[in-house]
Amino acid sequence: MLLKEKPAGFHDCEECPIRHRAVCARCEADELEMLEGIKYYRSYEAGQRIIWSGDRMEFVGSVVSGIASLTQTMEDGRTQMVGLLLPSDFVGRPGRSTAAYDVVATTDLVMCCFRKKPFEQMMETTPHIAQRLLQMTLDELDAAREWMLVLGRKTAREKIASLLAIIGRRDAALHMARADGMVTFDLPLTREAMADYLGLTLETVSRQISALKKDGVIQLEGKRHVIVPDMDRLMEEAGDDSDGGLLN
Amino acid sequence: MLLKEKPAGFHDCEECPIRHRAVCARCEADELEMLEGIKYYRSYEAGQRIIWSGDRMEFVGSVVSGIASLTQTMEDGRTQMVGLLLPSDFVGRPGRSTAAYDVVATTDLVMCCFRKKPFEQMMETTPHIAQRLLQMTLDELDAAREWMLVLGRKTAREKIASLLAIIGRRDAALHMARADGMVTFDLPLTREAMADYLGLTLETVSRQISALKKDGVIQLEGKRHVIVPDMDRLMEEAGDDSDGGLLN
DNA sequence: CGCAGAATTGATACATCTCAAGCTGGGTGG
DNA sequence: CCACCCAGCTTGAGATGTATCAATTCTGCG
Repeated sequence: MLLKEKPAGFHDCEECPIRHRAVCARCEADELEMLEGIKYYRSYEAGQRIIWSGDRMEFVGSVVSGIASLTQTMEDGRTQMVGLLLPSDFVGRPGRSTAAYDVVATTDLVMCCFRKKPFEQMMETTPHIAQRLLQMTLDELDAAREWMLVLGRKTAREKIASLLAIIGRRDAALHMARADGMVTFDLPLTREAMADYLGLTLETVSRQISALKKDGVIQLEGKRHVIVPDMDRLMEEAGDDSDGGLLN
Repeated sequence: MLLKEKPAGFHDCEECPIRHRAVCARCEADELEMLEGIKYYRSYEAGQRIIWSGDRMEFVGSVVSGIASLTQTMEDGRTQMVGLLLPSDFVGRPGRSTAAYDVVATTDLVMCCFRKKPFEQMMETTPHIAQRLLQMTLDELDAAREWMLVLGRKTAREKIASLLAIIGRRDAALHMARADGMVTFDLPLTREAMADYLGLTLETVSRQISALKKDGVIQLEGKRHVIVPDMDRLMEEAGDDSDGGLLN
């Protein structure tokens, strides 16, 4: 593809912000060195398509910063988001030559890409990589199954609450919840993207957000900034038991 | 090897019907021998619960014969099937101590169980097992994501057609399609189980099956035996492009 | 200022759910 | 051997949640 200037800042794996959570998390210094030999960084702008379903994949890689979405599209244009890729999430499938989904940058985004062939060879010889990838894939499988319950059985209101709860929980873990128990975050998705994730229309998403706001479950500052006064209340609205639902 | 009494029929991995597709597919003779040391067989009757969500898991294993389902349940009783386990499919998650889903035998079923601790140790030392498990997990992840599209965006009619297409395709691959291109199979699921899989009510399932029958897309012999005169027609009804949709 | 994309809100249509009443086929006990 | 029974299934009628179509309003930005 086009050649781009390399983003200044990270080339050294040791200082990488996702060093301890990405596919390379378990690697030793010497293994990292080998990875450095086959990696390169690439930047994408919000809205830009990273991979087209059916395309030949020449790389696999990790999201370093920003958010991307994994979507499937039917012939008539109906689309379903099947995954949300956050920093440290892995993109691509070793052993498969063509992409199964569209990958789109939702925000500006930086990827750490590995050339596919050498990466696959390293997987054979470096158990640490395969082990970590297995772990990550199992986590994604759990998340996908959790989402199947959301898509198949929850009401529109519960779907919205579930999405907000997931984003909120992640942000709470990151920023540390505030003393008063309030959780605060920016929605990284447009209403339309939320609709595609939840299997709804954007109008229904908008209505349900308004309803949750009217009922005091959430507060809004602008269109995108969400304040959750009571996380437990939100979880209740999501239909999850208060113990956390997802994993354990 | 210790000697143990074993169910008649299979004890020898070499003759196992799922030998080349299960988690042990890539193992060499010596690796199989180690597996034989930590494995045991267990039978379940149709309807029997194999694992309860939240239970401590003392084993992982493979479905040898029969069909099981993976389901999630909300507090108020709504349930969503999140996976259908066919022969050779793997049950359980190495590295996690408690089960995340209910596992129920849909038909009479035989499992090849591995004691969890020793199996996890073998995974560390035997790359062939971890590699195969990664491959299988990636396949399951793809299947789960395919199903997210079904749950989120397809109509009831398309959902039914999708389910029949999946079962039909699998059976066609197994029995070899008949010369005239007809595909024939028994539904391994009740209407209610189908509803739980598709995120519908059993009444809607029943109605849509009747509709597909009236429109000549399928024929029924009794309640469970399905005849598909034209697989391409069924795939069209499912909303998949004719090229196969799922994987490649 | 004014435009364009994003979001909200309203009115109506429609797919699916819900509740309810029968049907069917295979097994059981009298 | 028949009558009954029961789980699984089908069908109907009406209620309801979400989609659809359409009109504004908001927000940021050239």
